[in-house]
Amino acid sequence: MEEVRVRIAPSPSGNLHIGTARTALFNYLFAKKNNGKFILRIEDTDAERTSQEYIDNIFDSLKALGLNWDEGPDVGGPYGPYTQSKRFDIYPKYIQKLLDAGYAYECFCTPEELEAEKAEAHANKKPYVYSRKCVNLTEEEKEKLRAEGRKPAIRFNVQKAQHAFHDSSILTFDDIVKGHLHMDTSLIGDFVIQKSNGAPTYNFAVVIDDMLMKISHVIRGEDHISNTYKQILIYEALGAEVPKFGHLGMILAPDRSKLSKRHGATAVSDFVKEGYLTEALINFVALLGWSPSDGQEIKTVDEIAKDFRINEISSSNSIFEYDKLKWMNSHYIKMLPFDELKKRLMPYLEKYDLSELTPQQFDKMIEITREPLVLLSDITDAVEYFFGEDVHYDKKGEDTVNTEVSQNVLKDFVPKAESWEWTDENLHQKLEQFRADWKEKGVKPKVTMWAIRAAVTGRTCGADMVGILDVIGKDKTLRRAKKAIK
RNA sequence: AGCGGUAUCGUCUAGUGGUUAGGACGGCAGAUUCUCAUUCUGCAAACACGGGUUCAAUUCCCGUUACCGCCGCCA
Repeated sequence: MEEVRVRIAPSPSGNLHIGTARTALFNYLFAKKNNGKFILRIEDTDAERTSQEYIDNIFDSLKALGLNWDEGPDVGGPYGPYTQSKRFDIYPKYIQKLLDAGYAYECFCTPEELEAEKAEAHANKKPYVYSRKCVNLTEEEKEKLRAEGRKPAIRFNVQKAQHAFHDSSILTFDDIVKGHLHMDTSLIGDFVIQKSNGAPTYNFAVVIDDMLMKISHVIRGEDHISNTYKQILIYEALGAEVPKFGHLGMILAPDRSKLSKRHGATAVSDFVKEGYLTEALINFVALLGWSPSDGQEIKTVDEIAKDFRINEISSSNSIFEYDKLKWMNSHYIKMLPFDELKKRLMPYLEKYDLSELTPQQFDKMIEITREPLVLLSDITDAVEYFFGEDVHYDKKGEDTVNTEVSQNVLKDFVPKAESWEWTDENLHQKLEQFRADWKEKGVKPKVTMWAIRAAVTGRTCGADMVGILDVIGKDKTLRRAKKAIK
């Protein structure tokens, strides 16, 4: 069997989209599973929309997700260059080949003429297909048009190619995820393969690049199905081997529309900024269409690769459920080794003066606050009360600290606490005793603790109370408690 | 409009010509805890509809509906 070579070919007109990441993942998995090569190619034929910033973002995001490529713009490879704009001198030769064989022709139609055709089709409620006005232009006519200053685009002669290689106008192929697919090519207009400015169009450049890079399987979103028929015809007209195709369902937002910023993050880098772990992101996105044979959903990319069978991917669209991603993220945060967690939390702690705490206190703070984290960024709010002298009350905290019972508890707490030895173990004991004492007076343990918690942290909920007191320290605890007493 | 694709709990999905249709997230309830959360236990929740084929259909076929996609000198 020939070598498996797959590619991801993002267009750098934006940051790496989570949907592109999933397509990249499935390509990567397929390559891994089959000992093949995973290739990155940047499709930047549209210079207007391309920027280096986006290219860097694509590189960084893919790397962060662990989707390392074997060949690409930065690492090179035997079939470079891997950036489309650097391949512009390659395409004309193949355009000429098609022209010579009669599978392509020059089209002098102006944008206005084309626009008129489209408008007419639209008015008649007919699907728009190019009129083929320019197929049979004579040399004289072409010369005349050229003399007028018109620059021709090159169109592909769909019907000529179809009939040269197939018995009817129906073109079929076996999609490795969707199965047998077919299309009546008489409904496909002669499409442009080279723009009048000389640049190749997407459908053409993709074929040439995939052909030259010896891509064996093209795995991409199902929005490309209609392009596939066009591309197959180009391969055939060029006498090239047609790769296998596989089309994945799309990722939809919860309202079934296209996933866009208004639903939340869409770029991998935005998810990361919001505090998602790339491990969770890639695991989550794998579960959109793929399911583990052992029912164990939490898996690394390598583990998934072992269990991956492309033909078992669900071919339907799937909705991007942020809730499940969040659950998975919290799961991955829980599994993170302590030092790694600390490292990843640092960016979200920048607003605080970390020198207020000793390294021991800092570690303890993280230990007692890590449990409820859903996003790494949740740490910012979770540790707020460890810093600064004064307490910042939230609504419930303020209400709680001002109740009569709280005030009484605090008036009892301050003098007692002053004599406490401020160690973790002792605090645990003392607080337990303190709760018990108040329970005898008819105050529920949680009410007792609420008073202290509210006075010291400004809130009614948060981390383990013993730990909080330990980290905040005796002096600050007492100062805050005293201040809370009216 | 045309063409193509898809259809199992709200969501991601497993699965089968005869199953109590399974799991996960979310939801609800309970237990634990100094609070929130975590954790644990339990509960509710699905085969889109209509025709066939068959002893039997969620499963196979056809149609309908719904949804998604495509119809660019964008990629």
